[in-house]
Amino acid sequence: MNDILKEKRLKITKPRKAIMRIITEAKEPISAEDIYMKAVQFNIKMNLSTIYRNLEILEKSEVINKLSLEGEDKQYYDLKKKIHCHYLVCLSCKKVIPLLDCPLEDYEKEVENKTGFLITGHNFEFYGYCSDCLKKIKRT
Amino acid sequence: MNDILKEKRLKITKPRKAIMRIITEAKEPISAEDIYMKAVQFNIKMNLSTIYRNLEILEKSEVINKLSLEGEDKQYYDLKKKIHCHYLVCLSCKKVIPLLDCPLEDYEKEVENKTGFLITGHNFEFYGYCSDCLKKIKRT
DNA sequence: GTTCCTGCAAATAGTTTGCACTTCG
DNA sequence: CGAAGTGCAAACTATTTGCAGGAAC
Repeated sequence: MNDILKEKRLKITKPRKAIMRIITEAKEPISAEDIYMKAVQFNIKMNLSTIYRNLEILEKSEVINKLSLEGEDKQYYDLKKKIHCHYLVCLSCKKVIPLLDCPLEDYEKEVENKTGFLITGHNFEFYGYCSDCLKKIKRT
Repeated sequence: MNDILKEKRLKITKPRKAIMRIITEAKEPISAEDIYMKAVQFNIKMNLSTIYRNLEILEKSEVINKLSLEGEDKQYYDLKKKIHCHYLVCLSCKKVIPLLDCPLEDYEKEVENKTGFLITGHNFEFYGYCSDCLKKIKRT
């Protein structure tokens, strides 16, 4: 973890280390607020502006991704992984389930060729209702 | 236009008609603020809260879509069209170019079968740099 | 004449910024 | 020591809400 920060020439500070750890350990994309609350659980109290500033730095350093999830006004963040994947978002319980593959790679090249646009990335997720919530809905 | 509102049993008011017209005529997804400013151009001055309330109603009535575009904190809206499509978003000039097809339909069914998730929709766009901006960048 | 809709003002959520102080390397 | 990072308070942007008056049907 510290290695990543060193590599990017970022100072290793307590808040920054905590933010890195929390994002790394998160199983799903999380918000600035989520990070704040997780940090409090670890008895680390840092200012929200510190979190936002670090998220911006980490995004610019290409350590994390900033995501806009459907139906949410706030921004979410996750570790930029070696494994590129997408998510299923449950509109009811807000659970986020990762999918293992990405169906867009060939299509991306095709679109680049057709349009002359340089595609640097994509944003994609499915939304709907997870099987647990479907069961609950049927019951009522 | 009024037909859609009647069909959804929504009262036909001046602000609502203007909002419908502006979204219908827009070539790309637009924000609440965009609607406000377009309305001023038509000499119709309405309150932003009226716009937000109507956008919410129109979304719930399935007349329009609410979109989270990459790199934007605010929400965008477009008409729910017969023709489902996606967009190329230019990170430099913010231009939004529609693509004509959607590569996700088969994949969606596959994921539903595999996961038991009920997928009600998806969110997808490519981002990068349009050919005009690429030219400008190369020059400098 | 109700019901739905609107404007206005105030509140809220998420995020950003200026500044003085602190910490890392 | 100097650059980079932090906390705090205040500002800012996007959006929501309560309420009282007004328009549509």
